[in-house]
Amino acid sequence: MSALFELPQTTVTTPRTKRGAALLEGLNPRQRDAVVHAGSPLLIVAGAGSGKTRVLTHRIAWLLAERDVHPGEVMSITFTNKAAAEMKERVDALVGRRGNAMWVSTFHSMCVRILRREAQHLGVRSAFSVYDADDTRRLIGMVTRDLEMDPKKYAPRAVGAQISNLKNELLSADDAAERATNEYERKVAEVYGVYQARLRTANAFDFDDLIMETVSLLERLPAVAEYYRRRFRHVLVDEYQDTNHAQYALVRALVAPAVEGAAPAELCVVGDSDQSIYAFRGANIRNIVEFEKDFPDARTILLEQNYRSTQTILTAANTVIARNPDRRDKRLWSEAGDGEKVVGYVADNEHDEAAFVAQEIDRLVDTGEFRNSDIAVFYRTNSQSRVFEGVFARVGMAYKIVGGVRFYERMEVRDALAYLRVLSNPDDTVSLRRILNVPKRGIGERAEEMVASYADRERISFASALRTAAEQPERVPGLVTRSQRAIAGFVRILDELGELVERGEETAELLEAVYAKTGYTAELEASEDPQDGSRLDNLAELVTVAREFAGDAAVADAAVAPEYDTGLPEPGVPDPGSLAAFLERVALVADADSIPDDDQGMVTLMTLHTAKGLEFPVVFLSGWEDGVFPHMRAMGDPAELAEERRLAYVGITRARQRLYLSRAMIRSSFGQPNANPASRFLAEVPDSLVDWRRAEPERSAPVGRFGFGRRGAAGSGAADRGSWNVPKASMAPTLSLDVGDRVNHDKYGLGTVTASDGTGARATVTIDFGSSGTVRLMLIGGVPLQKL
DNA sequence: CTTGCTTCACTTTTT
DNA sequence: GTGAAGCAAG
Repeated sequence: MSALFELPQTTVTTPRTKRGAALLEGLNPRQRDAVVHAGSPLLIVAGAGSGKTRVLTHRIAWLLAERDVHPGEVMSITFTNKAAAEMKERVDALVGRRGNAMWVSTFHSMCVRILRREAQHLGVRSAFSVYDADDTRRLIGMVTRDLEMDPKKYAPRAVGAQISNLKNELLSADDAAERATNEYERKVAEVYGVYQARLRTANAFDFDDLIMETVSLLERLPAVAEYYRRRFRHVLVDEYQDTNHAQYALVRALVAPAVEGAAPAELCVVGDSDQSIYAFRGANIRNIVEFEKDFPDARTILLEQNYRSTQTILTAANTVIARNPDRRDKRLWSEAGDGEKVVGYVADNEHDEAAFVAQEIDRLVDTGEFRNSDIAVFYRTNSQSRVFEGVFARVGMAYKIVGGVRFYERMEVRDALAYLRVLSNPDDTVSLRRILNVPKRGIGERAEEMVASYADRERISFASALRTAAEQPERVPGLVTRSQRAIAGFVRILDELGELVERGEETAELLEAVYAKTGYTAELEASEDPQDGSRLDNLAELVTVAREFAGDAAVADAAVAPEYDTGLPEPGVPDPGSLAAFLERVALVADADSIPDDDQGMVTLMTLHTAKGLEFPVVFLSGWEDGVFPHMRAMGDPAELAEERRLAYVGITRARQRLYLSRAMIRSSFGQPNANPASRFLAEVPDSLVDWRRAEPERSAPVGRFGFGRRGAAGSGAADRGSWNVPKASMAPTLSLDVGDRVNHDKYGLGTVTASDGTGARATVTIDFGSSGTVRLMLIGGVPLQKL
């Protein structure tokens, strides 16, 4: 089939240097074209696995080696820190430490950098906070409460999503008010206006502001824009299909001519419209589809040769994605040969599905062909990970979940970070009000309300109102003495911590001081709740993160090549290792950033979204059921259904050698078992490519206990939809424990069995987990417990 | 002001 | 099945 793809080679450039020649080696003709193309905007349509990162990094190296571009003139934009780090590392490998003068970063960190540099033009202090979805939700909640809006009708989350959409379209609150066609939209616009004002008083930006404000800055202040346009002569954007309107406008603003008539910067974007899976958060596929319209003299280069997967996997992917309407045809091909068939499996229920996956992984690893770390399990929604966790833990398989309840979203971690943020930016009202009474110190809702309304009346910040309440309580009406004392105590703690900041204490030290002075850890230590044990662990982990961050900063600092180190601090970049740098870092981390490169023998579990950009020798795609994948909420709308199909395409193309597709006939959601039909996407995979290890049973059979992953058991399952009031976890107890046994529990940690009673499905044991307390557990279902 | 109870909505996907 | 939120009682 490759004859179709032989195209005349266009630009032939002979490298001037040895280094340049080496950069082209091993690239196919199209990749070479993409590396050497000069003089006009370039769109690289890069199918999955077509070596786009390689092309991008080689292009950058080529610019430096062959076109005398200074690294400081290069800006390369990605969506995740992980992608940025990888890009940086690979460029460094090609060009050495010169790479340090380039801006290789995510959209968001790049904007933070510009905004900090230009803070004086924006009326904020450069130590501004960056609010994530949770902070945003809280602040909107405060606004809707103050505006006395019905919290049911105007749920902070929903209103926040609306405001986010408006910002992605670069619409202000006034624009929104003008366009509002109904009561709801008018109200949203009103909230938007107040919310925006509150953000600025808090010296804070939300995620969407970062982009929107940067665009507005570049549009409002020609002198500022000119600086960046003169400086960045090469702008490269990865995952261009995921850009939203604001990001698109930002790119356009960056590459516009510095002054009338000057040459614009050279733009190179890479993307694949078939991998656009973020429309739900504003990504606009038109940006890539209409690239040639936006940039009339643009050149487009298609990369269709895939270096990752077997032809079987690619054909499966091609056939599925071909069902999407209105797409430019693109067919991945590979020289890797057909490889193994795709394996299909129809499970009775989600437990059976997980058991099959576990058993299959075991088998693959046993043959010595694959290691755990070669294997990934993907699912549509985070909630589906639970059953895998349960089964994997029980069979003793090492796994690692990426995403889900993220470290930085845990309550205790957010509390600790809120303290740091208040110390760095005292106006940060959302953080301040978050920690006001955490840990409990007797500052209740009423006292908070009194201070807030006082601040409002006097037009001062919440922080100064709090101080007044502590020092001159008579000026704050409605404040009882007890509250005043509590507030005074809180203010004293903040002052003491502030002194440590003044002295330039390390972030890690600061965190420990926060734990100690606020009594946060003391409260957790005294607690009976076993969850609090893991909270303590997380707080300790945060200290470690801070310490490592400071260490990394010192290393990175030392690594700047002398000839590119101006010796001056780069404005907009907080001191490496400083509190501000740490806060910036943790504000902008993504799920994908925590993906282990090659974790010691662990199977990786994640959502399909998180999986984008990765590859694994073996991939299990689970939950192929209508309602799950495609997701229920996407099934009614053709555009959303097309996006789900792209998600399927992304999932399939992650696999190098082996691909598994599975579904469960019965899956419980919301605690209710549901019979789900096969995913419509499943029928779109050519049947000739699939080896059905277990298919749907022909006829219903009496419901019975279904053995744990017993092979060849097709037919004994429950298919009689409507009468399957099966006990949910139909698996026999897999663990028998005696008094004295040592165990490891995922949540509670190490423990000793102190008592056991009952047998079979009713067996329970009492386990002493030391500092995490004593817990009584049943040994059925998904107990994440291992016998040691 | 805190605690413990009940209810309820909840699941897309996330920088 | 779970976590947030809302309510009543101490």
